[in-house]
Amino acid sequence: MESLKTITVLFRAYNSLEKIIRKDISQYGLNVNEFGVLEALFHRDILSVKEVIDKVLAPNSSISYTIESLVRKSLIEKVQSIEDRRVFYLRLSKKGKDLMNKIFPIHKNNMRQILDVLAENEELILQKALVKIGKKSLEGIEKNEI
Amino acid sequence: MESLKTITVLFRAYNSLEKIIRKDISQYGLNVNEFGVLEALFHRDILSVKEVIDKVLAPNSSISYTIESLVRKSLIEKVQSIEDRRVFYLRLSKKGKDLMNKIFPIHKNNMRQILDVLAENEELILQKALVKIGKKSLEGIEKNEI
DNA sequence: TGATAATATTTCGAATTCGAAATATAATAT
DNA sequence: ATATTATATTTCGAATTCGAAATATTATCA
Repeated sequence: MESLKTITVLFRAYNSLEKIIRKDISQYGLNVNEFGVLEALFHRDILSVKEVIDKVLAPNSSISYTIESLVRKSLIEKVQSIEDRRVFYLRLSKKGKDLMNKIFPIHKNNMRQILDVLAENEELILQKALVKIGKKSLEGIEKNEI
Repeated sequence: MESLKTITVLFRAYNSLEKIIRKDISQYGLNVNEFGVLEALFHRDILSVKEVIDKVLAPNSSISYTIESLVRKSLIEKVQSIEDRRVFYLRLSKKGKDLMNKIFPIHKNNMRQILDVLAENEELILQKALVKIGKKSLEGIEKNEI
């Protein structure tokens, strides 16, 4: 392959999905990063700030801001680790859990409706390919950090 | 399929790619939207503001700002259409062309290096799948606009 | 024709995002 | 044990981004 069409269509797909999600969740006063953090916690229960950053892949300063905002809204709770006091753990509050229990199924439905334009094996291949690209890019980022 | 893993990996792939591109081009004082606009013009020669917006899929207010910035840097030229004076046409300036001739091959190389983790037919399937998802999402956006 | 609707683009203020530097704490090495 | 390095997180100011409303112009329709 020679062209960058893949990059182009990836960016377009991302941007249009992001637009939909943004719209979906703005009704609940959330932005995309906030939703991303909530979603990560919804699935994993407890995560450190760093783990969240690694999941969402946004800069730490941005996530720091997002977390602060979620704490202000009482959607998550933040507790300093006792073993390693550099670390702060995050989890959904009751309010956050309730919100996600309400929002997530709708969100999931919206997303699945879009993803269902793909045949099952097509979606599987897509996943694998995206994982490969994600990994390879991360390698690149880490190499340059040195 | 039932889960949203596809969305997750798509977002991760996007974010890590975006990080690399951001780093790549920040050396030239460009941000991702600016590069996106330049790239669109690099390939299509002349585009109206609206056409650029439709390509990049960012909100018009953001692109308006980006365009202003590129004009200030003398990387693009902006001319009002004579037939329809609502329309403004954009094209690369000499300086913009020179810059892109210098940057783009490097960028392309970096991106291709990542994409080459994929087998050719894998990449083709990926492209097709992403196009489908992009289209389906756009439909959703347009429907809700009504 | 004149009013109204549609389209292209910009302006606005507020919110978010960025990278770099700062802080806090822990791990390692001397 | 102290200095140094590594890791986790926050702070900071500047730049970007957002959506909504405003502006400019054209198309449509009564």
